[in-house]
Amino acid sequence: MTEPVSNEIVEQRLKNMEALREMGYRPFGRAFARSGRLADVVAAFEEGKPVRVAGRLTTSRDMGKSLFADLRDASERLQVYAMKNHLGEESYAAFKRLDLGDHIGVEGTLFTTRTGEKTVKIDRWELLSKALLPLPEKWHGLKDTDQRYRQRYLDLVANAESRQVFARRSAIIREIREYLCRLDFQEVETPMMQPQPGGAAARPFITRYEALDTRMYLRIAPELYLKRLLVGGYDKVFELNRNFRNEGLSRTHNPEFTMIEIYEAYSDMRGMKALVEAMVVHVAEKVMGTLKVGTDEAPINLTPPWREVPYRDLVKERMGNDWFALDKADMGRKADAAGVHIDPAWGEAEITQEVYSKLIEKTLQDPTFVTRLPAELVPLAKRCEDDPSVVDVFELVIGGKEIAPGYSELNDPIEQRKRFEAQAGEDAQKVDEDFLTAMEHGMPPAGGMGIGIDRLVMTLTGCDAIRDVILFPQLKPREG
RNA sequence: AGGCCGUUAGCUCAGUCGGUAGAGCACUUGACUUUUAAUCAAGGGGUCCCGGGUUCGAAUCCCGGACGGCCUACCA
Repeated sequence: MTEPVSNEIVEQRLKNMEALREMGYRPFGRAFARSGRLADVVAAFEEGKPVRVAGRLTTSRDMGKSLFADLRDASERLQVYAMKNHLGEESYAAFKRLDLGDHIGVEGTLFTTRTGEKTVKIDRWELLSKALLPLPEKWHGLKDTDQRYRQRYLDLVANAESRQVFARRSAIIREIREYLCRLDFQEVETPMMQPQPGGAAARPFITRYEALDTRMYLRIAPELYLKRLLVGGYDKVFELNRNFRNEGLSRTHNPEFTMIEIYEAYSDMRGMKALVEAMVVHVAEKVMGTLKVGTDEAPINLTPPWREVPYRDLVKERMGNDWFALDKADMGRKADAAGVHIDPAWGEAEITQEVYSKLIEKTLQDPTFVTRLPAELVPLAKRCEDDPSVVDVFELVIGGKEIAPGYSELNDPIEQRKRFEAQAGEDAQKVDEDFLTAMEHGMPPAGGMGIGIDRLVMTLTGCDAIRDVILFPQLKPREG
């Protein structure tokens, strides 16, 4: 036991365990058949009905010859009542040796107390698991953020809000799956270990496959494999799973994060736009019961239709109509005056991008589709027919955060090669020949989209840190 | 990587001007047969994050370090 818990408390619990053992109780019991979860038992309440329930002891109110205690399981809290005359001397004495945090199984009958609380009067009980360490304090909960993440089980025991966030995360993911499956999308799994990472520009994690004596990468995106499936005849496909990016930690970044990518053949960016809007609205209504989400300080209204605005119009809105007529030096001066730090080596596109991400993106609170992004930022999308300097994509921003990019996917292998090469520069390794070969066999035109699930969960549940929506977020390892 | 803030009992937190280390919950003992943060009485529990310095005297002031949080930077 490495926990810094005082000896007094642990020794007392060990003593209680031994006392119970001597009274014939197994400290770590076996399966216990329940009538149902506590919530089911409460829902089907009938005065005098016999029930079998199990849970963790969370509080007790001892009144000498009888005591009330609360049991808790994943579903609910339920009060149990132990009476000396009813249980018998020995069983009652043993019950008093229980510690908060112990799991017990109870056989008893349902009744209602004077104050109207549904309660199980204990006929018999058994010890299912002894807790040797104490749980966090019962009504302030556990606040130490580091401990909440490192010992998430304590956070989950102590903090109902935390349990609710993860229940909602699960529900959000389930609703997304069901929504897409109803539309005949097929879920697939593609490699997480890839000989060549692609589909995004990010530093990958590197690992080694000993059997083949070869270097492998944890995927930064599934995109290039899903597009191979489009070549292979899939027309509605999605993958919902983890990506890995070898980057820093922040309020909105975890090195492994959950992403859904969705592709639909013969569709385009507009099809994806309609899909994501309808799907997010559906999920919010199902899981949150409302389209007004976010926090009190930063409310978000998801009511459709969502705003759509070209990237350049947003920039002009903020920086003036003449922005794109300015030369590099004037742009730099104007950006600097607006408080955006500019690297002198940057061109117009980079300055504009910096202005967008520093000044504009965070102001887009309600859902906004930012469209017609500069082509050099997006190597995997089709160009707009009326203006080849921009691509036919959207960037969905909600609550000031990028939630989902959507593309009219590039399906021209010759242009794809050029765009890869332009992006790769000297680093020829970045060109995925195997993917280009697939595309040369003919990839249908398609709409594609990725949604950052963690960020979507943050947006819907009103959490402002990605760590609050990931059960075991990445942390700096502790020294032993 | 830089700036700011924090670290005191198992948990949540006070601690004044530098003068014997505190509360609630949890724990122990006792009273109590319908309680609800049960109540009442008594008790045990401390490397005040670590190391150094100033001082008659440091949880408190100074220096260095560790750990954490927030912001900035990095980040498709």
